[in-house]
Amino acid sequence: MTTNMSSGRLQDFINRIEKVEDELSGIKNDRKDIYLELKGEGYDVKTVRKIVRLRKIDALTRQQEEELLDLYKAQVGL
Amino acid sequence: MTTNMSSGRLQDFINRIEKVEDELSGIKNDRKDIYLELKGEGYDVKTVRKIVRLRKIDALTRQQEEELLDLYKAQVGL
Amino acid sequence: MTTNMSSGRLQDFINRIEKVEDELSGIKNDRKDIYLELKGEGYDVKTVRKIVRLRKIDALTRQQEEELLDLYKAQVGL
Amino acid sequence: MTTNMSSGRLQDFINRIEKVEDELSGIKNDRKDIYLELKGEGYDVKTVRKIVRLRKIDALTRQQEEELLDLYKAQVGL
DNA sequence: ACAGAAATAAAAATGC
DNA sequence: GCATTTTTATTTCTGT
Repeated sequence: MTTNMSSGRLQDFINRIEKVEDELSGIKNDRKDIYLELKGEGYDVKTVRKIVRLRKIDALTRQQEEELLDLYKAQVGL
Repeated sequence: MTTNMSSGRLQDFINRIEKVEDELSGIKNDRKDIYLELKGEGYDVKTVRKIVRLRKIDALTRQQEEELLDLYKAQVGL
Repeated sequence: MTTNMSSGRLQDFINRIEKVEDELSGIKNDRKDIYLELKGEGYDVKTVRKIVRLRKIDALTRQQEEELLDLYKAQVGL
Repeated sequence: MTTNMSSGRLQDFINRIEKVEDELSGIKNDRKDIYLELKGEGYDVKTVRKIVRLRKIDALTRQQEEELLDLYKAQVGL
């Protein structure tokens, strides 16, 4: 008898998901380590977090501005 | 016998929540109407939505900048 | 020549949208406060949320039943 | 004169953080793609998410049991 | 350790 | 119905 193909397929998907989730937690640990390291050098973690957040918002702003520009261009037939 | 005070209390809370949720859907309808209205005057809804979003992000940026400044000030003892 | 009416018009729309969005966040804060308040009296927030949701579904069901009734009534000439 | 070392140091930390955050979003996209793929094959995303979560809890439980076993073993000199 | 705040993940709702 | 946005739930982090 052959194995049930459907369930093997699902199993595959779950394996792949769990693999990427392992990678995710590894990288999250890396980030945590960086914060610990800079804290160890006397930097204020809360402040650095806020700087990172602010830079992220700035990037988002730029992206949204570009999208708006694209909309305008589309409206004038460019 | 008096009524169960606890359950009456919970009932009160739920009434208050449902009241504000009614207000919420009313205001969401108002917003929807405004978009319909401007669409009726030939404006592109998608574009206007993006402008509103962009302005919101800008406001957020300013707020985050102020918070960062506050952190800096606190760090130099202001 | 007068100022460009279109852009003033758009500005008006955006002002109105932002006004209703401010109202939205105000009312959301009210709701949040109610949840904080009932939490402070020992109620479980998550559970109360579920109750509110269930009651909403019930209300919806009742409304649908009434609409169906109206439909049938119309079909039999009531 | 050389550049201010402190600020360069902070800049380094921020660069490293942003680098790992980029990696994070890349991998999150990978995960999203897997869910899209399994959805495309007819699986229910929400249910698969639940399974993944359950397996995570199971793994945690097993790990805790092993740790407890190790503790007992140490206590009896194994 | 625990309360409150912030980040992330998941679910639900909305618009096209 | 599909995809994007919004809301809710869970998890993580930080300061007391």
